[in-house]
Amino acid sequence: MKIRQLTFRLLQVFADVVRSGSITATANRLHLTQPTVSQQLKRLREIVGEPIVRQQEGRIVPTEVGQALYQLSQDLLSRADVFSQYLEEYNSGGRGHFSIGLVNTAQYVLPRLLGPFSQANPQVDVTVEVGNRQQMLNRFERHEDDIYVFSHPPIDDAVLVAPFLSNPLVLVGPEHSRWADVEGLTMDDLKEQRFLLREPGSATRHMFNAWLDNAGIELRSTQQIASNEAIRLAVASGMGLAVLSRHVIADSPNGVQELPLRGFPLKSRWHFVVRRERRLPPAAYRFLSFVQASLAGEFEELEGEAAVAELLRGLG
Amino acid sequence: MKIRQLTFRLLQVFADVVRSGSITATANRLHLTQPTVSQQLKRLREIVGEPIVRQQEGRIVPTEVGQALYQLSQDLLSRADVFSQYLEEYNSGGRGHFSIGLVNTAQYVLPRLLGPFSQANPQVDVTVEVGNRQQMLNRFERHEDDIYVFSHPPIDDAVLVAPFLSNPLVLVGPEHSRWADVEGLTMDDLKEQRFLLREPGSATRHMFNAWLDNAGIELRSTQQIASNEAIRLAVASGMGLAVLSRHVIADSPNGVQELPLRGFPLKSRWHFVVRRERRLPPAAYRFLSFVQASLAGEFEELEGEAAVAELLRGLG
DNA sequence: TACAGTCATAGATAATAATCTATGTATTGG
DNA sequence: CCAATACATAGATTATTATCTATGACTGTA
Repeated sequence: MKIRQLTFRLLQVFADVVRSGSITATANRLHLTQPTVSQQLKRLREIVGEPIVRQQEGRIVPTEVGQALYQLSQDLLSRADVFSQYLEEYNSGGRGHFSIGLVNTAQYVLPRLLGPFSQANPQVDVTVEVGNRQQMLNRFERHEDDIYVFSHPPIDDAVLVAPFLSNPLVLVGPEHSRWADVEGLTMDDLKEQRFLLREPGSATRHMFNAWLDNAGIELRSTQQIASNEAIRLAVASGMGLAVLSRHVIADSPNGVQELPLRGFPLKSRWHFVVRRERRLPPAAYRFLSFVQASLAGEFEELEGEAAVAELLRGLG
Repeated sequence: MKIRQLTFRLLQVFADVVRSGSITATANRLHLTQPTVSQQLKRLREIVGEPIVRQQEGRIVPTEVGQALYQLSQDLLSRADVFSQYLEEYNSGGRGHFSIGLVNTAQYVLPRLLGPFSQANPQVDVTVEVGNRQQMLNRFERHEDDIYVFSHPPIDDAVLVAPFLSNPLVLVGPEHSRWADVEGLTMDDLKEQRFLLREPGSATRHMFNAWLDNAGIELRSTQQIASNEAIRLAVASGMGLAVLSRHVIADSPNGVQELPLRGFPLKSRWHFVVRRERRLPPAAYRFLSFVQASLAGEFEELEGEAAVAELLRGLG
């Protein structure tokens, strides 16, 4: 069998002839002329190297080889069809895979979006990468993920950015802290306290530092701790105070509480970051649409919703 | 997906690229130039409507859609390959189907050929049609079977005939018949007996009649019975004598025996009959070859072997 | 036997595909 | 940054395919 010249079109035509038992009928159904169909059959016969149909009592019936070929055709065509359906699902974003890279702190928020999305789209397989800001920047440089979430997005022309969710940074102290009910608490009151901080690259630390600089304050005592969770525990055990995303303590505020420092919370936002030139997998696109709807709905983040809408428009 | 333009060639090329991870390598392996392979991939991408490969660290890797397409390709190609193997088997005659039409009496002989053939070719499926001469002639006219076995073949130019096995017609009487040991028994001695005969169309009857005419003998008493088996039983129960193929009584001579009538056995032969224009299924061809070998071997019918060889040559 | 259907073949044409050479463009490894 | 390697694109040519119209051959029925 000369498989190189075999086309699905020929198999389609052949299968239809077998089904209808008539060349003319098939020609009409496929909007072809009768000789065209005859020709196709002839060509298929040449490819197979054997007669595949014969005439019997006015009908076209497959030969023994033709029957085997018919089964093959049905099989192949239906498999191709399954693939076609897969393609459609893939293109709708209802199926497939994408990966999203999160800066550490974002892992406290994103599950609230990813969870419902995964529920609604069980065929979509999401890879979540988590790391500190520097690690995420590296992944970003290497184009390793489809979507990134940064608090302070990298500056890059080839990138679309959408600030989608507010990320208020708050001062956190131990539960029943003596400052908990102080009205008009200022940084001056806390200068002597030890502050527990994330590593220098961290956006949270950067914002806090900028605020301190701006206010002309220098901290007396600081300690660097690499994870938000570790900081929360340290604060709870009275090792010091910290500035953290409110999301970090919102989930399970065991042992810590937000302190009402004047000028706080510091305003910041989470940003979706996608590369302009990268053709986003449809599933990722669908996720962003899903987020957009959620922001308009339960999150009541209308600015965020508009920003995501804008980003999607930029990709469309 | 534009399935109409999809060819197996494209899938082959694509699959090879995925395997090798390199367009150039595939080009070399398939004896094409690099741009040709690039073009094929491009065309396939257009057919699918999605990117199917991308470059990553110098290698060509399939996209998500490409992976699904690769699986599809492997699947489809291997199925086509299975069909290809089937075709080869079919063409060798080692697989497939044919039908053979037997005149009643022949069913006593043919199993001795068909049995071993089926054992040796379990994938070949044989349909055996049995009927009296007239019924077989009708099937023959309607081209309903691939091979026929007649004692007296129909005269037809469009036909190849091979007398392959002798079919001696013998006089049969009841066991312990009073004529069993008569030396030089002649028809004159039997004129008064009742003869049990097959229907007028039957070749056996025809031969016997011709012999009687030739000898100028007229039978006093005859009775027509439609089956050889019924005749045998009737003879055994003393209802009369009969002329039958020796094969009919060879298998299980219960109650009857051959009588040594002078001039007997009448010589006749079984003939294979095939239509010249009919392309014989390879399995049928293989059967005839098998018969040829058997005749040369255990049957020791050298003339028959030569006749079958001649017939096969006529078909080749 | 004539007619109506059905299929095959011939001949023509336009579209598509396969394939090459030459050249441009990235990428990767020194 | 250079050189080597690999891929993409352009342009051209040839082969193949898809398709039509016109016509011939066959088959079964009125």
